[in-house]
Amino acid sequence: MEVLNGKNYINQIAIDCVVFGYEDGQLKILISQLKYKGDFYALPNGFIFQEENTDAAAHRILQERTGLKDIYLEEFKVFGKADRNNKAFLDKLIELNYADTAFEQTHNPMYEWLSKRFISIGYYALVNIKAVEPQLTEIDKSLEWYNIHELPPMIMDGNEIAQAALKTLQRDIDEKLNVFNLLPEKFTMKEVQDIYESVFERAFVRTNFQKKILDLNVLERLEKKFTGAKNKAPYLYKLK
Amino acid sequence: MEVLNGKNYINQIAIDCVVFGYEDGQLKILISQLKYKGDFYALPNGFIFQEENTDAAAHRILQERTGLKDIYLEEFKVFGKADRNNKAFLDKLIELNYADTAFEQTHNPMYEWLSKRFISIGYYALVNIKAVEPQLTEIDKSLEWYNIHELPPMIMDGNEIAQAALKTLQRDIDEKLNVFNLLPEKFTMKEVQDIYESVFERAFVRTNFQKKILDLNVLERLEKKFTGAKNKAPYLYKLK
DNA sequence: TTTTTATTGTATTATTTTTATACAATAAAA
DNA sequence: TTTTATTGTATAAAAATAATACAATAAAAA
Repeated sequence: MEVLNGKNYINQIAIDCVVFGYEDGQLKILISQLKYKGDFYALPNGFIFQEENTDAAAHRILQERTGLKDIYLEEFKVFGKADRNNKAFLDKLIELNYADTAFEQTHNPMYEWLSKRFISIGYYALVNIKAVEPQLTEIDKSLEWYNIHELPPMIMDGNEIAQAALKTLQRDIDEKLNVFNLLPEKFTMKEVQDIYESVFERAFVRTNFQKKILDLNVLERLEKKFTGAKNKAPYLYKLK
Repeated sequence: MEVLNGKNYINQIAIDCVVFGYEDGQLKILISQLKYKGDFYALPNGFIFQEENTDAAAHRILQERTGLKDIYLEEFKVFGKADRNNKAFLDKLIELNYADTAFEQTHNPMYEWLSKRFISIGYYALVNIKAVEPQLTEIDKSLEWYNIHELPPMIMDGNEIAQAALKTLQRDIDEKLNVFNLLPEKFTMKEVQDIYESVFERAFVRTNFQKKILDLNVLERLEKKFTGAKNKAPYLYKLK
């Protein structure tokens, strides 16, 4: 039984999470920058305990990073290429950070564990960005939100995973009605539309979009939201 | 590195395949009955070699069982419950088949390997049933087609996997236009409709169904098919 | 106080898609 | 030649989607 930091994980399986949030009219995802020299960016990821459901592992990984317990999660795709491993990333990290310390790769159990071929299970999450308090792990320099259409180059196949998640969200959004997980309890119709426009990278006709969403019959209309703007105040809505 | 029959597989990961075929107006899937006492039924499954893409592993597993090289395959869901293992099945098999031979479970490497917690990657395949020549492995009594709506109880979560595959096919069929993989090169419109009706478990209005499929503009009309029935002969079609 | 500006909410019309219905064509047996 | 069961296509009805019009309104400016 292989071990990482004394934990009893399943070997060669990882979980990668694409956490979507919405802020300032933009759809964003959560990405960490590692604290090592070399500008390494990565999706929130982790491994699965021997006695843990894969879904539970994804929830645990995200709770550690976001502080949130009840996150909306969907498993969406397996990334299983034979050459999918951390070797290139680890070697570059070592070269840039431990060049002078004669880092022992060959018999380092951590290096051996991490550099194996990994199959990753991709999950996407939809969160209320305001409720998230990004938590740095011991290897993070930062954990921040990046516009889905302006992502930094990530280690491994992180960018490919993010794109696949977005594609899945496009497929799911109308069927699963899961947009509302990206919003606070009360929200305006414009906010819903902004998210749709980011997800599909196209504009929707406002009047028809409003009709479509209201005709779903899942929203309850609340009070108006006065922002101080010199125009008609929009209504707030919440999920029924 | 754990080993099964001398092969270098990744531990604790399996692939389960739901192979759809169409025959006699019915949608069917391929299921093996194991040659041991106890009526054990199972989906075609297997493991992933260390240096093999997961998709390639699924193709290999299915080529061994069907003889087909270029199978239409889609990865659709991960089955990852923590209690997902073969123990109950293996113990029952041993009880029914090796009760008198004092089977050594504790130090049997095969038993140890197989009885661990397994995460399975579910794939569904669409095949031309006529092109398949089911191949028995050394543990199969039979490998046969079962109507998707009349499946025998399978070991592990085989039935759950089959149902999830059907649900995915319902979601995919119009978007991916993959029905035609279930048919021979030339087919009639009624055959396409039969498949749709099995997949969705409901009837479609013949005239509108025909229009919908033809309007996809992916079919080429060929000669008529004379079956000897005393009615108008339908046209054959093939994919453009 | 009135006007102006930038929205928002709703209604209406136009268009497209989907569904229902009608009916002629036809292969082979009666 | 008639009958039967099915097929192919056309058309009408209904529903869903998209385009357009317009009144309502919050707050600043005149």
